[in-house]
Amino acid sequence: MHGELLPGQALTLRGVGKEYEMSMTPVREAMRRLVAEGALSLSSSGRITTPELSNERIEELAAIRALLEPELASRALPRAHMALIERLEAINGQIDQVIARSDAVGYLKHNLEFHRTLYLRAQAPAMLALAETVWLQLGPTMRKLYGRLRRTESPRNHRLILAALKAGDDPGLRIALRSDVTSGLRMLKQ
Amino acid sequence: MHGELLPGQALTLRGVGKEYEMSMTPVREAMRRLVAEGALSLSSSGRITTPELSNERIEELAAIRALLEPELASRALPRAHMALIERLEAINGQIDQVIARSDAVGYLKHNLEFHRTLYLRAQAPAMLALAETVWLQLGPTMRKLYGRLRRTESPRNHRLILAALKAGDDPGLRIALRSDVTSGLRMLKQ
DNA sequence: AGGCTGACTTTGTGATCACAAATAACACAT
DNA sequence: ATGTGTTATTTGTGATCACAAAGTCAGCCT
Repeated sequence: MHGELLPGQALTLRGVGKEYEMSMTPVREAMRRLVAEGALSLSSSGRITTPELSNERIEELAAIRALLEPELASRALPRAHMALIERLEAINGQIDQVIARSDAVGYLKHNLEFHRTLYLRAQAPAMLALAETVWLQLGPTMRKLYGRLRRTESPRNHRLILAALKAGDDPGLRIALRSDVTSGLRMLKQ
Repeated sequence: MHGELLPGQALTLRGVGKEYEMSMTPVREAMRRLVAEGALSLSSSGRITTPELSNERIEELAAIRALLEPELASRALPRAHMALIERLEAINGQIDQVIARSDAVGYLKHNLEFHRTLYLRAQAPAMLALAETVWLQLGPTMRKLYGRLRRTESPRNHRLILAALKAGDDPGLRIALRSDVTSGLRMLKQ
């Protein structure tokens, strides 16, 4: 999810087991789970790698984000008090820092933390779980694309989100989210 | 997904293994996967049961269906030729039959087949996978609620869907889907 | 009759093993 | 140097086992 792995990277049961000092069995269960969620892909011969997404698939996942996340934000809006907005602003500050040192993993981590912090207020755990499934699928690809994204854009969208939250502006919030979610992924087409 | 199991039903690794004539290991992997998808729930002590959904959770899952499925139908619309519509009408006929003999599992099975057949045309596998995840979570609960739903309603919504498909009416299609998806689940509130 | 304590059973967990398939490495011939 | 056939290694799969925790049930006491 945080882009620690690049697309197409191979993982082995024994290798991951050794890394985390456990036997193959729990690793297998975890990997099966991640494969089921689309976070890892299973080749026809059973080998496990991080997914290499086609452009169509990336666009589809972006469309799903554009469907789910404005809804989550909209449901969080009535419960978003000042304390939450301040937390989001703090996270945004951290995003500025990781951008300054062009830390891809840090960027993805804090960016998702921003979104998750907001969506947790929506009181919609199933919907949030679906969104996280999508993030998981996009992780390696976003890491690969990180170099390509213009880094000044994202904080601007986040500021629009915060402004809409403060104003209680539901339509504006939905638009800001759709834009934030879509803008990053639109880069790849070029 | 088809409501063969009722909510709260316990499943054991050894039991399912014996039923399908395999050892615990592959059963464990399958169950882990289903737990990850929300289709089964894992108690704090590790026991596995079908989920017993709260009313809030049911409403949330219905809201997700109402978000995803109109989108899937809308994407399928431009590719929905007469052959597809005839297949959907045939499935609808089967639904009438299972309703006549009040066969809950058959109803759920054919109803989902109707939806899946339409959505397959959307060429959006990730979105369809999310929808199926939601169906999986709702399966046992829908079975339990089956007795409560009025059975004449669903075919009517399906006919509205077919009419919108024939007319190429995208807004009408989306509304028909939202209504079909929501109407069944609204019963429980009473 | 109801609640509690004890023993017994069931259950999931993590580890290890044998096996077969697939991949990688290597040597050889052209 | 490149393609090819063979060997060696890696890898996932399914099975089985020991163990600890949780659940179940019987019997007893109040």
